This record gives sequence, C-alpha cells and structure tokens, in this order.
Amino acid sequence: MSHRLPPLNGLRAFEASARHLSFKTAARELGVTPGAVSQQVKNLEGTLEVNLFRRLPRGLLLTEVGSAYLPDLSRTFRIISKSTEAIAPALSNRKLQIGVGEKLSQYLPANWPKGCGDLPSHIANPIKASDPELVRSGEIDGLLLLKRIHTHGLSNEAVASIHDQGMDRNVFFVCSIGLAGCSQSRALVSSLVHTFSEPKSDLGSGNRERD
Amino acid sequence: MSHRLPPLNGLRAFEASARHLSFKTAARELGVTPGAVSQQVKNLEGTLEVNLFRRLPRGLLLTEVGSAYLPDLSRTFRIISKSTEAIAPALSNRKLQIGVGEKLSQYLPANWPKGCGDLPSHIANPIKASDPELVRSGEIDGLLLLKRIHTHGLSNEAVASIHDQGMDRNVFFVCSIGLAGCSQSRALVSSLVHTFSEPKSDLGSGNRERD
DNA sequence: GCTATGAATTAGAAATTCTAAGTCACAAGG
DNA sequence: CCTTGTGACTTAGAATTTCTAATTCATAGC
Repeated sequence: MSHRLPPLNGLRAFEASARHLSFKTAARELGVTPGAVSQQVKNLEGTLEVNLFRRLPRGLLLTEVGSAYLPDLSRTFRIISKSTEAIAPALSNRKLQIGVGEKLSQYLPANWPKGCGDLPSHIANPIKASDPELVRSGEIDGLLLLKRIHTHGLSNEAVASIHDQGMDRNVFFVCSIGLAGCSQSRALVSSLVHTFSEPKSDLGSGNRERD
Repeated sequence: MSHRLPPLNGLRAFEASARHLSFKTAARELGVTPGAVSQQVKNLEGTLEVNLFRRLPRGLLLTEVGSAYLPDLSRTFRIISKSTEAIAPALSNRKLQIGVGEKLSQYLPANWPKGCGDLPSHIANPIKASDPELVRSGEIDGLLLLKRIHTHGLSNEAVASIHDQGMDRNVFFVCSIGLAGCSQSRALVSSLVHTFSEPKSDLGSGNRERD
C-alpha cells in the first residue's frame, strides 16, 4: 500500500502560511524569501487543483477548503515533530546554548534562566552575543535579540515583546530552522512570553525581512 | 510556533522502505531508482544522527529506533493522504480509466469491473492497453499487466498473482505516483486480490526494475 | 495623491535529487 | 569451492527542483 501524497514541502509552506496568514511571516519562520513560499503554495494548489488561500493586497485569508485542510496538516507536523524528538538523540536531552543581545540582557532577570521555572533544564547559561554567524557555525544554538537582523537561512521570529523607554519592542529568537519548535525552544519561548508579556504582532518596523 | 521537522522526502523514503523492508521495492513504489532511496534514507539518518535500518546483504532490518519511528510516520502519511483526498476534487469522485494487458484480460471476469462488488463505482470500463506512455500522457490513469515493464517515473507494483499455465504470475499495477494509494486504487487492488489470490512476493523474475 | 506593504511573477542561480554505472558482501547451487 | 545472482552502497554528473533578487501590482493608511 503506497500513499497518495501531494508535494510535502508545499504542505509545509502552506501550513506555516496558514498559521501566520502571511507568506512573508511564514517565510521568516522557514528561513526563505516570501517569493519561495508563494511559489510552493501555488504549486501545491496547482497539484490539488484547489485554492487554499484568498490573496488580499496585504495578507491572506484561508478559503473554506484551506480551513478544512489545515488542522490535519498541523496535527501531522506535530506528530512528526514529537516522534522525531523521541527517537533522535541529536537534540533531546541537551541544553541549548543561547546568545543574548547586550540590550536585551538588561531586561532579563538576574541569573536568567535560573528562577524561570524549569527553563534551566532546557537552556544553559547564556553568553552575550548578537552575531548570527555563531548560530550558523554551531557555536551557539540560538540568539535572543531586541531587533530584527538579517539571518539568511535561519529561523527568525518575534516571540515576545517588552516595554522599553515608552515603546513596545519585540524580542526576536534566531535559530537554525531545525531547532525552531523543538521542546527546548518551545520552553524558551513560552517562558519569555511569561516573563515579559504576550507577543505582539510584528508590525511597524520597516526592516527588510531578509539579508 | 514552528515545527522541528527532518527532511520530509527522506521520511517518505524511509516509510516506504520500512514497509517493504527493501530499498529496491520501495524505489518501485516511489518511481525512482534504489540508489535514490538509499541516499534519501541515509541523509535522513545523518540529520537524525541515528540508524534506522540494519543493512543486510540482501535486504533491510529495522533497528529498534526505526521500529519506534515507523508507526507514527505511517499514521502521518495516512492522515495527509486521507485529508488531501477529502479536499481535492482532482481525484475524488472520479472513476479511474484503466488499461488492461491483452493476456491479463483473459483472466478477468467478463464485463469486469462489473460484478466485483462496488468496484464499478471506482473503475470505469477498461480498455485494452499496455503502453505506459498512455499513463504518462494522462490518457488513462493506470495499467494492469501480467509482466513488469519499464516505467520510469511511474509507480509499478506487484499487487496480486494469478495461476497461469502451471506457474504463478504477478499482476502489476502501473500508475502515476500521485495515484498510487488513492481510494480508487486501493479498491482496485483489494478487489484484484480478492478475485485472484493473495499477492505473492515479487521474486524470481530477473527483470530490471527500471527502464 | 503619496507612501508603504505584501503578494505575484520572472529569469537565472543555487541546491537538491536522481540516474547510471560500477563495487561489494553474501547466499544459493552446482 | 567456485560461479551466479541479488540487493545495498558509492560516485560523478545530469536533471530537476527550489530559491533568490528584482520588479510589478493592487490597495491601505496617511
């Protein structure tokens, strides 16, 4: 028995786009350009002969079909993700080494991640760093920064926001794409959200989204 | 929330290989060469840093890790498959147009698929054909033949066997890879098995597996 | 109107994946 | 113990897919 399967990478692009309702934001998560995501989704729609999104001038809306399709796909990727973590030693049982930007470190509790619930079991003591090259080289697993930087080929998402001299600023988590969403990253993100506040949508900064 | 995902196409290659316990047979299902499957799986093992198979001189054995990994993946692909069929009109609610080889047609019941349960709701009246080019061109959806032919880029699997002048011969189902495993194909295969006998393993014929 | 945003669309570059051909280790049979 | 056949492995290069970069377009917000 074989399986009838549409292009798997297209599914992944669709799933991310549907979660964000934006190709641009999905592209950040996936570490590619928005054009690439747009193409993948379009190709998927082509092979399924069905429209998954309604394209608006500024964003996306799921069609009825897309809405029906999304939950199973999300579930699917969750299963794969968990199952992979369960069998792959490459990641499980390892504390992530995180670099924290100079500015952000002033806002983190002293001795972070100590004192943040069970975060210390996921995250090692951080170093001060802001160069994505360290992530690429494997020297560190991820970066936490107060501004979006150019991170070609890395996942780069706004995960929380802090109040800094009268305005809200996003906290960005940069890591390899494979690392985004692993249990340690999830713990990190939810702890940050708890420490600071709810994540804000990433509007406003006119930054380019790629380097 | 993003997902930690290994290479999806590698997962697909692994899943098929594990089901067949053979790269060669998996390759047939996937419509590629065994070398390609071998590479995909090896790449997957590399990124997971784990061995999924024990390689024997003649075939494969799942490692403990591989066995633990397989069920979730199979489930995953089943979910995707069903979910896709549910939303894609390209395939659902359409009778497959099948070509049947000259020789095999002598063994099919008269008026097949009539009289074979609900098969007529999945399969249209067949034509006589044996040229995979018709499948490639989309003129027909699949072929049923009594011998393995070269079908570059198409799925080509032994799905049943019949007794013909003193020896068992396999029935091969050739179709586009996307079509293998859709509900109509499943109905076709299980009906054939029922009409004839249990499928035999595809040993013995010294045929090359690719064209 | 003017500016900014995000999606669509290209051509061409980059990366991945596949094939083809040959190697190897072993099993089976004489 | 030699010969034959099988299936996995390896590799270079080909083929295909995927991505980028640049541009275009429609529209929202000012």
